Amino acid sequence: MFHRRGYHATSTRDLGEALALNPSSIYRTFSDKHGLFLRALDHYLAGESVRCTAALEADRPVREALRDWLYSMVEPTDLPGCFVIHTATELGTSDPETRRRVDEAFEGTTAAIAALLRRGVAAGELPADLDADVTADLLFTTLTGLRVRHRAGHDTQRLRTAVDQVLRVLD
Amino acid sequence: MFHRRGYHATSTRDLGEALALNPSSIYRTFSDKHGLFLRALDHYLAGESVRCTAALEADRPVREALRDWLYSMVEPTDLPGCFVIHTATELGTSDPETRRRVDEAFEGTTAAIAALLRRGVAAGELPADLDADVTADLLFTTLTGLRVRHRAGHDTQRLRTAVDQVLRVLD
DNA sequence: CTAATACGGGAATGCTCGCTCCACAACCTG
DNA sequence: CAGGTTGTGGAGCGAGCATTCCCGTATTAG
Repeated sequence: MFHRRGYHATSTRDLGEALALNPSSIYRTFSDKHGLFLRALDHYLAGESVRCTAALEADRPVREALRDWLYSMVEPTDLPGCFVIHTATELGTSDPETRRRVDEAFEGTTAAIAALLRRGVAAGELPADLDADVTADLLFTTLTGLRVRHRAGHDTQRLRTAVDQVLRVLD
Repeated sequence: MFHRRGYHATSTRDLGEALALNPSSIYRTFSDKHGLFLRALDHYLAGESVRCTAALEADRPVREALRDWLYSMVEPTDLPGCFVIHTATELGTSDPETRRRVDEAFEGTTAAIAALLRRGVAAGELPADLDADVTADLLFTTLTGLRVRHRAGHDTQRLRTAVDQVLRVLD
């Protein structure tokens, strides 16, 4: 619910109904709304991290792995966009606990892409003079844009085309 | 305030204080909170549209115009990020009146970039086989990511590097 | 079996929300 | 100056917010 509607638009009553839990139980278990939000964010991050690792560390051609992973990010779904990005834009840099998680997630994803690119360079699949860090930073930036557009309801086919285009920087 | 804190986190009382206006005056003038929000969004869109037109239709080399415009998007400011993007992520596709404006803004920006690219191709500054629409779509996607990262407090120098990188697709 | 502990449910806390009512003042129009 | 219109200010409306209290019950430990 935090992912779909955002932090401020989600009330503790909504959460209670969805979890089939009474307010008192929620507060006993998660201390408060903010605590529950951080737990939800951590849960999301754990899942994304697993997906990301599985996709980018698989033993297959680097270009393919990257393309399919990016494609999977713009697949139609009933929960479009990225919870971390929504959090970053809604809460900005105001809440330190949230900010730490957002920063870590962004850094982690960029680092994972960079590692994949380095593997591609080492394997001779990518140009030897490719700057893995700078390129990863660009790919991450574009991915962020893709997920915002995904959230905004943009057509999957068009987003896939943007993926194809950005991957041309690997040539 | 809507830009900085988001729709739900901004109360009519906050708005009243900032505008030095009483609740009753606000409601008489803007009908309700949602109406005021739409007015604020329209005001922002008008300003951005002017900036965008000035930057992209100026009579100078296409690459330069594009680069400087993108650089200007990641300049340090006390109001980082893009109001439209924050709105798109916070309100998603749920509110039709908001959605229409967001869609128009996204389409308009993409079209402006495409027009600039076409000018570059026509002037021989860009490769003749460059697909203006597809490339504009990518540049817009990356710009969206840049502005999210700007909001998230990322370093301007790093964002500029991402700009430089993505502009390589013009070669 | 009993005592202690943990936990869920219902009701209610104080507060802030979006929003409205109404009386009054400022302002044009004649 | 009189009369109608327009906008302002203060007080307050019901509703919903995050949060807490308290009590009954299930669970566990000795």
